Amino acid sequence: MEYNHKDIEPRVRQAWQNAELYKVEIDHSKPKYYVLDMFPYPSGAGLHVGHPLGYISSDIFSRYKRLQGFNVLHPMGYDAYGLPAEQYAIQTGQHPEVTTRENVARYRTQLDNIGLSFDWNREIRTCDPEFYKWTQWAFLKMFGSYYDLDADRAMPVEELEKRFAEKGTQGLRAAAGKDMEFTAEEWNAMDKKERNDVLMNYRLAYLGNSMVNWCPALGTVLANDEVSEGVSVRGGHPVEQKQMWQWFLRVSAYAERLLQGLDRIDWSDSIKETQRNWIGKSEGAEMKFRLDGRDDLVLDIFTTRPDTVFGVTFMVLAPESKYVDMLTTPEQREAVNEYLSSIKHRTERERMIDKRVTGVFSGSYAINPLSGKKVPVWISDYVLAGYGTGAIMAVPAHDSRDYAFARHFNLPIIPLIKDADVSEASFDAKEGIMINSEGPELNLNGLTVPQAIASTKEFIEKSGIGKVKVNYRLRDAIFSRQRYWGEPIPVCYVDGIPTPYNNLPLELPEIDKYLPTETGEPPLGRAKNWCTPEGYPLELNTMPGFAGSSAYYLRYMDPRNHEALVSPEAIGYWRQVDLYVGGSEHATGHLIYSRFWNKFLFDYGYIVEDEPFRKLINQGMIQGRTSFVYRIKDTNTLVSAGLKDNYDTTPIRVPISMVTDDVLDIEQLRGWQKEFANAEFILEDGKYICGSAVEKMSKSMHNVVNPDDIVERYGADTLRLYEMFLGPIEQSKPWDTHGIDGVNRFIKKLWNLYWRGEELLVKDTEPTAENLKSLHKLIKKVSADIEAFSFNTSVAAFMICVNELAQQKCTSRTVLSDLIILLAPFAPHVAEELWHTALGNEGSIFNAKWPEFNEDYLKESTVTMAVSFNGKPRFNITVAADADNKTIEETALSNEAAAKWLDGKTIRKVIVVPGKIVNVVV
RNA sequence: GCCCGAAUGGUGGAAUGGUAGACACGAGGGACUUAAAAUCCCUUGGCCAUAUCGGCUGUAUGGGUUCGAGUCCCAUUUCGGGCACCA
Repeated sequence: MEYNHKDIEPRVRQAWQNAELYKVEIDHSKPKYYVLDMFPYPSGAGLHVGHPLGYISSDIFSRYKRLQGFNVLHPMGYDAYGLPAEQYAIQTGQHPEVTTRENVARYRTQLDNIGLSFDWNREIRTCDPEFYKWTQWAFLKMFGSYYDLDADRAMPVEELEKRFAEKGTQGLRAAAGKDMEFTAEEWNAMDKKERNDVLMNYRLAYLGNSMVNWCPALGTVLANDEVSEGVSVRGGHPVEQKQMWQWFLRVSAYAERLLQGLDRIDWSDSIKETQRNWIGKSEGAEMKFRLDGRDDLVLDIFTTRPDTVFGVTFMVLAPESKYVDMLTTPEQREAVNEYLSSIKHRTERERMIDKRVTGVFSGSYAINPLSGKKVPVWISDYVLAGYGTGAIMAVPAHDSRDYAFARHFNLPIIPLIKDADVSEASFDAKEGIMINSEGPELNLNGLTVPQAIASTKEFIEKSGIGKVKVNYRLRDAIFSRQRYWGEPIPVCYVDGIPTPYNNLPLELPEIDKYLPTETGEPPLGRAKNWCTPEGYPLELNTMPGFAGSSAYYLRYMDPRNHEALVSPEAIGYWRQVDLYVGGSEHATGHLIYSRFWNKFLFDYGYIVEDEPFRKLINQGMIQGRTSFVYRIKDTNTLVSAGLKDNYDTTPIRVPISMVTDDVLDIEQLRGWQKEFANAEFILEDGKYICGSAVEKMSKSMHNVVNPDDIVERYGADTLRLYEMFLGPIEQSKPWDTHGIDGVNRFIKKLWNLYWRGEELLVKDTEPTAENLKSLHKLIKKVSADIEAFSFNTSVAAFMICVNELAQQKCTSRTVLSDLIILLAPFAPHVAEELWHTALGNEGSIFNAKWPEFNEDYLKESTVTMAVSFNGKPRFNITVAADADNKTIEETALSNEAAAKWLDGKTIRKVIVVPGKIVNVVV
């Protein structure tokens, strides 16, 4: 029998399917293990060779855990809501569900072709009402909750209402949009509408009117993680800031817990760091500045450098600050208005690119609470309204932004740190000895910066000037999208008051066109009878993409449950995801939202773990190798890469399928696009050589390699092994089909250990010591490598072992049986085939047991060690494997070469690593 | 600007502080063959060499710790990623 993947692979997969091999149920007799891939958005382009990288590695891990006796949950599904299907619907009128269904079918075929061990009985789709019922359910739970900072958890809003009725806001510490103070009497006197407004300030899912990222091209608002450098992450359309009523999730309430939780999970440092940056905790103080001649007002500011108060030479308000209007004096009114309108036209993007210093004096003065000095209050857009209090104290000597502002407007600069040179730039470092910092009640001179920070904090708390305060950069997530293809938000409006719609699922209605209404309302405004049975209008916005992916990992545990998101039994057994594999691009989106969502459900005891994903592996991207042809400008002549420098050329990307080893298939190119049909070619050595570059793999770059083609030519096992062999999982690397032959050759060599033509080579012979050594080296290496997610080195270890066993002409059934079990997670089809045909076993190889490692087979009685000296010849000495410092000395001297070299010298020190290397100091 | 991470042959990449370059690709040479494909064997960091013994050098750069450093420490350069008028 020859190795023939086309015969083996479909047959083996069919057998798995018939046996329902990957179906998994709760089984208390076995330990559980939950391996999850980030589920894909089924795009029209299908999978390219980069996508399966993560799927293959998680599949290897799942199969390995299974062989080790774990009950492995390894599910898959589809993140089915998304913009491309909707854009396609707008263009063609085809319902996004139809497109989605087609794409899902294509994905399924492609995934199956790779031989992944998913339990498809548990498949979920976010657009399925049975699934999004629970997305909506969680949203309503959040709507009905507030965050109690004393209990440090989410609590029902009813508790809050009770509390307000009894004692108002007194003693309440809760996450809120703005600080509120009222008494029980005031609360009880409020009408329904007023109470609703108050509660909105506390709800974890709330309707808020604030600055949002509005993308006119997409016709919707976007969350912060969906915007990068002023343009949308999807499509790259400009995004502007707009004041709008939108649904939000109060993610900020969980900022501290999201930060603390990072210390308890096994994620890469880089992704934890990214999340820490995104959460952006800063510890400082809030301080009150009185205003000159105005007893009715104080200015609240936030600073992380309370030690620098004596260096404050001016104050700055954000243009959107509520103080702007109050502090503008009549004389300055005109100048301020002019300034405000001038910056209104600058978009966030423009402000980011062009960081010129602008600002205007308000006319008012504030009083420095520590020095008693009078300082002017300015207005400038370098201060952000949304962070801290929207007002700052400016210390130009020790803050670069304040420094630039002071220089530009010629404001004084007072250095506060000894020997700090502030003639050219500010001194921002938090180090040095304080000077110029003496006031009537507090003297910081002579202290170090950290000491000064601590003393100032203590002083302002004691004197009531301010209080210690922690700020987070993490913003609440905008939760509504003016789009059709998403989960309806289950809220209706009763007399204008947002009210839960509890009859879930609230199904997405049919509409005639997938566009906003003529009056500019979201597409759901086109739905007929979009209201409750009582006639109350339903919300027109839908949920964002991250809604469905925030808790999907819980649903896999119990996907067909109609009564609950997940049953107590299922959550009690599966608990959390043990291993999560996916791209690092979700660091500030999905991976934050999921953690938030999970913590929220945890607060109510619906689930049992505070963190959703115990271990996270971020697979790198596989880039494409793009090929270029070079057209001489203004002609239809293409010049080969080696000669292009002689001409003025434009590079053009051509499909990678027309290029072999950088040589272009000219006839294919002629047939590709009309413009090339009659092109002239300038060749070198009779060939057209293409240029190349490494770029993201995508359709538009014409560099996509389809896994189906690789499977067709080499088989799924070769594809799997090769993708793993390319390099470390977490690293990005370019795809290069060249090396794949090596892996394919390995499988054939492996096959030839079992079969020579029709002759079966496996015999019931006793394994030799050599055989066992080769095998157990492999067991040790592969087991350790899989645990460390180091698959490229395990594939190398297989290659070495198979070469050794081939050389040894190993025929031992026990060795060859263990070998194929070890390989099974990596190359499941060929392993399963040999398990049956060559080894004659019944039942799947995946019901076998992972071979146990035995150290004894690797032990040596003697070991040869290299002795080397600076510049002197090396020689080998052979000693007992367990030699220590004492025995080695004698051995060395009894060794002829060593004795010769050591002639006349004495050994001062001998360093031995048992079984390894020795170094002798003379 | 701040915070992470990385830098090893022609290429992808191996190396618990212990013989750097595993394994694979590519390249060169050879065997088999009428020929080709396939397969197999040898060589393959650089320099020197009496080219079969062997020597020197070498992991971005400069220092340091150590008997011993690709690995640990300090500084520098370059690249990748994150955050960014966040006070």
